[in-house]
Amino acid sequence: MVGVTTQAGREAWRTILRLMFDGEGHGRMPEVCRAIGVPASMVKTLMHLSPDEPKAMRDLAEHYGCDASYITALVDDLEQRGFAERRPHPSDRRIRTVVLTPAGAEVKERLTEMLWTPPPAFSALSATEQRELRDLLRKVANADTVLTARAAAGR
Amino acid sequence: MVGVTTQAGREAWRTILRLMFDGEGHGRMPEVCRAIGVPASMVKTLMHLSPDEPKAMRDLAEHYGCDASYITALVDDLEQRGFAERRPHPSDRRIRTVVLTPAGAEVKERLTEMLWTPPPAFSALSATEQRELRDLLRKVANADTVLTARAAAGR
DNA sequence: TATTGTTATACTCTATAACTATA
DNA sequence: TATAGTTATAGAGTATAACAATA
Repeated sequence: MVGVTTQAGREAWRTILRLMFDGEGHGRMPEVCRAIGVPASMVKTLMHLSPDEPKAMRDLAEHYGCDASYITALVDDLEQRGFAERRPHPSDRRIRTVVLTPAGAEVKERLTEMLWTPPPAFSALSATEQRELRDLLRKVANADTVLTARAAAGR
Repeated sequence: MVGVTTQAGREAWRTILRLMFDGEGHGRMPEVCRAIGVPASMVKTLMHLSPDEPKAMRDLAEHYGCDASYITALVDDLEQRGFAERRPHPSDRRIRTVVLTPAGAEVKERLTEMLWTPPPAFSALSATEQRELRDLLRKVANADTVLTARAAAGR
């Protein structure tokens, strides 16, 4: 870690929150839910699953900080809609993993497209500025990944 | 509006989402709720109220895109905790407005401090970079405010 | 007649507790 | 004995419908 967070850094973060909670980003999640016809919890779960990387149900519960029984209900719902499947773990028969079906992967594709489309206001920046913004944010996010992993390991 | 959203702009937005939902920002709201002892819905409402600018309940419902009856329940809860008060509207007696009490303002102060503190990863940027990031984000957020207002007016 | 807010009610989301199977 | 997941149940959170008061 090279320095400290300045007042400008605080304002930058606050502006991100403003974009997410007051601005156009605010209605994004409900809008996506209505378009796809699934609850927000399912959207978040779909975004963390993939067709070829099985995720243990326990890991999902840990990631969302919720009870395991809720993951059971969520995955039941995903299975009923044909978006995901439970698979046995190759070596530990207590563990059940979850993967997306082709239909689930397809709906995740649509979700991703909608969520990752920036608010129109991004076009107020020139192409150069958009690159600068990307680079600065990347630097923060990469540091965040390191710090989060370190915190998780030290726990 | 001066231009279009580039691929870099898309990546910038995606990185913001990553910070908010995968990174340190992810656990922020639950953490704040536990610290203050109030549900997330109340945190959001407190952040939109003030001691001296009365807000009509109808406006709260519109802002959150929820039913008016839910605002009634929320404000009931805020009043029972001594954080807010209903006040009559000066000219329209159908309308009830809401203001924060001193206790509510104090808890909002604590909430704000916690929410507006950036993730530690911001310190990976130099002071100059933090200023650059702030300026770029401001530009986006200001454009967003204009566009959101325009969209609301055109409705 | 249309709008603001409340009440009563029902539905959805999420957690707790008790249980089964495997390690 | 400890861990992964399920079931049954209870508690928040949020919406719908019917209603009272005011415009």
